[in-house]
Formats: sequence, structure tokens, C-alpha cells
Amino acid sequence: MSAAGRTSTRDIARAAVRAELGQVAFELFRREGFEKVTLDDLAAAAGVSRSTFLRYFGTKEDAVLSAFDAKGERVADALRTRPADEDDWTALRCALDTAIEPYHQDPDGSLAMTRLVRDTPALCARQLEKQHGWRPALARALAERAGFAEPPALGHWVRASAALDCLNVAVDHWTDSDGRLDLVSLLDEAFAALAPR
Amino acid sequence: MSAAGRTSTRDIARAAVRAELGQVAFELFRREGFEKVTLDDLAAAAGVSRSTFLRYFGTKEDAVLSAFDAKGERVADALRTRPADEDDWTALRCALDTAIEPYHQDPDGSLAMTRLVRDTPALCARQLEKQHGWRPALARALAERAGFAEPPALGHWVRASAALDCLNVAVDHWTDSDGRLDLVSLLDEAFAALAPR
DNA sequence: GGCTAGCGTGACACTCAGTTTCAATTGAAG
DNA sequence: CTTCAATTGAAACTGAGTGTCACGCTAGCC
Repeated sequence: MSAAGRTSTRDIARAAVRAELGQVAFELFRREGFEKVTLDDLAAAAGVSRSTFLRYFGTKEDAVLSAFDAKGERVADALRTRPADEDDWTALRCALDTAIEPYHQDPDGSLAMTRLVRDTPALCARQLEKQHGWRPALARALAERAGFAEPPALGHWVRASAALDCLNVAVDHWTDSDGRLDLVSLLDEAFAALAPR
Repeated sequence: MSAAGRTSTRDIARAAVRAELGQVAFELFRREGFEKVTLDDLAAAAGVSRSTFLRYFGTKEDAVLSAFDAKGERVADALRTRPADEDDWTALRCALDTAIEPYHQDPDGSLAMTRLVRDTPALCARQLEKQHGWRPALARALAERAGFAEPPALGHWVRASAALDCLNVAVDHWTDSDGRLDLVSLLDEAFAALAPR
């Protein structure tokens, strides 16, 4: 969308270019390794200038990780649509179905992406940072569900964080199994591991 | 320690210089802001060359965060000394007392440090990354306690991660209260928030 | 159908973090 | 005192990210 809010022809073109650049970057990173590839390499491979590349993605990491940006909000939205009388854990678990959808849509691509991120410290760190940024929205969504006004309570923060850990642990194990294990079961198992006192 | 294992005069000097450099960096960052301060500024303020500064701390972030490096191992060690029949949550909660000790030793310094880190995206990210690196040791310690041989089960990873979240949430709230709330109570409360199904 | 204002782009210069190399110095051990 | 290894500082280099500016294309307007 442009600043005015209307989706123009230009915005569509921009999104297409962005997707294309991201794809080129992903393939180059996979083939050569993230740190071997310079911004100049990326720009050359994509047929644009270094300046342009950096205008689409503020950093090298974001060329690959910008796909994650919307995820946090989507999970928070899913959380808000859960029935009000549902307990936090069930609501969180169900909201995370939103987050694992892509892994079912495109298992091979997701596997490759997860591996690339896991094997690249810079990407790993940046992804951690992004996920950390999801927590306020999740905690706020939990607080709203509880009927509280704004400031989420300590418990909401803890449960939001723990749920994200479950997601990460489940995805890690799924990746270690080369995508053979069932991600839904792993996620259930992760949540279950939180329960026993 | 030098490579041989013996602690020599040089090693003592090194440690002293390292502590001094860290202190200078911390004060400069607090006064001017992390990103305003360049490596040249740091070196000049500490009276050493840029090269030397970078030899002591591989990155600008580590000048302030290298204090955290040992923490993960210390918590894992504390975990291993807990009675074998204790449940994971109790053991984790008690092991984390090791981690919050510095906050009682030097509340003002800890408060300043926590704020600096929280308000500086680069430091926040780097700290997150370091903490992420603690999880393997914690998960392994839990697995050992359970009598299992090496590969920690999914549940161990989940509980190790959740415990670290509790620590972080507790410290965040403690910081927000300007250190007025009791960190031990906050940590207890955080762990309690994990329980209710 | 031209005109123009604005956006996307490329070129370039710049700052700064981090790496590497090398020569000079220091200080501990024999 | 001499020798040898470790510490340091100087300097050159790579690469990420920022800022500026001028050019060209295109959408919208008369």
C-alpha cells in the first residue's frame, strides 16, 4: 500500500519485485552460504543496483527473513478470535496453528529455510529478535481476552513467551527429523511438556 | 588461563585490563548511547588502541555483554547439583537463584545494565542470542537428571526454554519497577503462571 | 497528445565494524 | 644478559549500511 492507503499499480509491482529479490537471495544464500554472498553479489544476481536491493530490504538478513514479519500479528489476531472462555494454553496452542500452516503448504521450502537460518548465526539471531518482537502483541491479546485493560500481567508475558518456545522447539525437532515427524503432534507434545508439575 | 592451564601473572593482568575496558565502555555507552560511541571513542577513552580493544572483546556488544557468558554454564551446573528426585520445575527454579544473585549484589548497577541493554536493539539482540546458547546446556542437564543418556527430549528443551523466559519476564518487571519489587517473588510468580491449565 | 510532478532507480561518497598482517615492544624465564 | 613468546599498535582492507543527488519513467492532469 502507498501512504494514502489505496493499493496502486506501483504497489503491486513493488511487491512482485520484492518477492523476486527475496527468492534470488534465498537461492544464492543456500548455494554459496550467507556470509560468502555480498550485497553486490545479490544485486548483480537480481539485476538491480546495490542501492535498490537495500531499499527493498534494509539488511541482508531481511532479504530472507522479511517473510516472518507479518507472522506475529497474524498469531495475535488468531488469538483474539478464540472464544473468551477458553483457557490461555488452549487458545495459544490453537492460535499457533496459524504459524505452522506454511510448513504444511511447502514442507521442502520450509525445511530448506529453517536449515539455512539455523546454520547461519546472523540469521538465527535476527529471527530470534523478530520473534521476541511478537511477544508484546501476544501478551496484549491474552490480556484483552482476560478482560483486563492494557498492561498485560506477568503471567500473560510468561505464557506468550512459553508458547513461542513450544513453536520453536517443535519446529527444531521437525527439522531434525527432515520433516518426517508430524509438526502438529510435536507442537502438542511441546505444550504437554509444559504441564506436568 | 593460558593455553597450558596454569594461571600466570599475564593472565591476571589480562583479566584486570579486560574488566577495566568493560567498565569504561559501560560508562561511555550509558552517557552517550551505544550507537553514538565508535570503537575509536572506546579505545581513546580506555587509553588503548582500537586493535587492542577489539582483541579483548570481539565486538562492541561484547564489551558490555561478556559478563553474561559464564552465566549459562553456572546455571547448568547448579541444575546438576539439585537432588535427582526433584521435579524439573523446582530444580530449574532453584538453579535460577544462581542467575539472579548479581541483581541482589548490585541492584543499581544491574538496573543500569538492564536498561542499557533493553534500550539498545543491538545489545538486546546479542543478549537474546547468548541466552539462546544456554539452552543446550540446560536441556542436557535436565536429561542427565532424568537418567537419560545424551539427546535431551523435546520436553527438556521446552522446560529449559520456558524457565529462561520466566527469568527474563521477572527481570523485565523488576526493571520496570525500578528495582522496587522483589525479584525472587517475581520469579516465583512467573513460574506459577506456567502451571495453571 | 503533450506536460509536469513524483516516484523508483543507479551512482557515488561516506562512516563504521570487524579482519588481517606485520613490525615494534615488553616482560618472563633461563 | 639473552632469548623467546605474547601483547600491542599501526595500517590496509572488506563489506554493511546511510545519505545525497541526478536521471528517467510513468501516472495523472490540462
